[in-house]
Amino acid sequence: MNLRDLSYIVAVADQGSFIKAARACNVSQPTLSGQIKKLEEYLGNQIFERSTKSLSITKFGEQVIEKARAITSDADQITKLSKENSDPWSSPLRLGIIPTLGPYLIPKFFLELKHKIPGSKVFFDENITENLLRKLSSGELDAVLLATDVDKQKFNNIDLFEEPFWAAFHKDSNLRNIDNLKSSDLKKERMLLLHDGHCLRDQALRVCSPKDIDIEQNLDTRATSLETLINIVAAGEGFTLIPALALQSSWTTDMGIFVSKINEKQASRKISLIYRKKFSKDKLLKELASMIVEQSPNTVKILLNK
Amino acid sequence: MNLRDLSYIVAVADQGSFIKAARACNVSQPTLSGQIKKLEEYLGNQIFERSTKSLSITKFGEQVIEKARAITSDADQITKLSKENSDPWSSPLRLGIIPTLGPYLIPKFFLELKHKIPGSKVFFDENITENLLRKLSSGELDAVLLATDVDKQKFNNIDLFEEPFWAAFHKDSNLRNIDNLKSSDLKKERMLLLHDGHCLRDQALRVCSPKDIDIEQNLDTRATSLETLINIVAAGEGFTLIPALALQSSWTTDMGIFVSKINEKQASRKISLIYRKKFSKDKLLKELASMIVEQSPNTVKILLNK
DNA sequence: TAATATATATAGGTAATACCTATTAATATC
DNA sequence: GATATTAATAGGTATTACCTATATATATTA
Repeated sequence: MNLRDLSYIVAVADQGSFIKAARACNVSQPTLSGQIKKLEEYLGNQIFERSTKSLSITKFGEQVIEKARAITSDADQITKLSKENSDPWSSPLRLGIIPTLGPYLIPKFFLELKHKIPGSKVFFDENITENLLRKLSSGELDAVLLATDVDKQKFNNIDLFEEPFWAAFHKDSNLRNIDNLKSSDLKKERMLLLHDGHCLRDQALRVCSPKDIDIEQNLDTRATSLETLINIVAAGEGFTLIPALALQSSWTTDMGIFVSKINEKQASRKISLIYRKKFSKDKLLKELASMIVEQSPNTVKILLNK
Repeated sequence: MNLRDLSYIVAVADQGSFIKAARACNVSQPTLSGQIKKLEEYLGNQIFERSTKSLSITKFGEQVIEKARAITSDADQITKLSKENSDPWSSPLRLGIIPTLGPYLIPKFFLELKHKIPGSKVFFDENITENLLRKLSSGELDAVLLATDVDKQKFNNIDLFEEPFWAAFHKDSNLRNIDNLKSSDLKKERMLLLHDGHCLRDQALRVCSPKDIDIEQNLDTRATSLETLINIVAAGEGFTLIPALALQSSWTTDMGIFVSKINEKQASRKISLIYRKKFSKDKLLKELASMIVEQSPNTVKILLNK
């Protein structure tokens, strides 16, 4: 059986004639007759009763043609789907992003994307790195924005920018008196951390030399979001590291919190766009990447300009 | 596009691997890979993202595979239909029959048919000759039982039997006194006829030499059925011709009607089974024909035994 | 009755292609 | 480092869908 042959019998049913059907199918009449004959032999039953005078459809033929119509219609829809999909934005881009980045980065490029590419749609998935990479591998996501290096044999990555860490502490903290804050200055203070799984937790520990800190003492204050961490800091308990994009001026004006950039090269994290090596819409991702960099504040536009 | 290729991508989606899908489709892996690649090129979009390590389905691929499943399923159903249809009785035989024959002939073979061929089904259409032939030509009916000769170039026919005509008249009629009734004896009497279109009307007129009868005088008594004709005869008004199979003994016992066979060769009609020359289930009709003859009373089994 | 027109079937040749085996390439596992 | 697994590539072959030309059968017209 064959899609072409099925379209032939549908054409004969529609046109009521082999010759007219052949014209409609852009083939010669002998070709159409031959193929239909072959199909009938394959199926072991007549579809049409034909003579030079008249043409009629057998009961069996009616049933077959009904199915053939469904099949050719579905096949047409596949063709239609492929045409629609030739626009890379025809289906939404499924973009994963870590929770310590999403709320602050998305607003910076989302409106501009909508404006520059009116048909664009993005579905965001805010999740921790491990989950995002799993979904990326399985094809559930098209790309992810991470602050973690990944296996370059498995994934492609576009590095976007380097995001510095700032220390956030209460106005009454000892840290307020230190100019040109260094990570070593933080070792004496109690650091507030996010839950396991958040990459920011690991990054913060790396900056502040885990050996010098009693991680266990922080067990009771593992937070689920930067907002929570800041609220604890505002209550006068310890300090925390905040990535640059998350900083809010209202913290100082309304909450009695002071922030200070840590002037060390390693006190930052690299934000990258990660996707599967064989992802077919990689061109689209490159456009998205430059748009994100373009729309990001100068404070983080380090990496791409180097 | 191609049914085979669509079954290939469904197999890959089901098996999660090109090699396993190739095995499931009974083709080599290069063949399957090549065909899918060609399909993707034809559609202009990737269906799968593949590497030696992993295999995933694109969003576009998911949509295509959904349609491909519908298509392959419908194609399987066509195959199933053709298997079912290899039994010629899988769909009912659509049999037309004239109203002056149907009520009397059908009961004679219907039960025997059901008994000999348990799966057999017949849809009857009781209608006048003209309508039956139209429906036969269009394919709406598979075969018709007629008492009229048809164009042998257009249709095949199996002659079944010769059905004699009997005269039916009131017990007080002059005809009662005539032994060995002849058609010439009837010419003086008023003949009751069916409506136009009923072949029995024309046959009766032919037997009784239309020239000698004032047809117009019968205009007000055109009946729609033999039952009606008999009821008028019972009321003492004229006579009518009745085909042998329609005769009921109760007419004499309960209704005061006498019947008498007209002993002339031309006072009969030939009953034939008619079907389109290219009708595919002609073998089935030949079986049906011999069964009808077998189950018919000896009084009409003239033609086939000669 | 012959001539013309129309519809389907048949015959024979050709170009396209689906298929195979053998091999390569890349990655994972032992 | 050797072996196994998976997909892609290369090249050759047998199949087949297609064409044109022609035959056959019927209907219409001169």
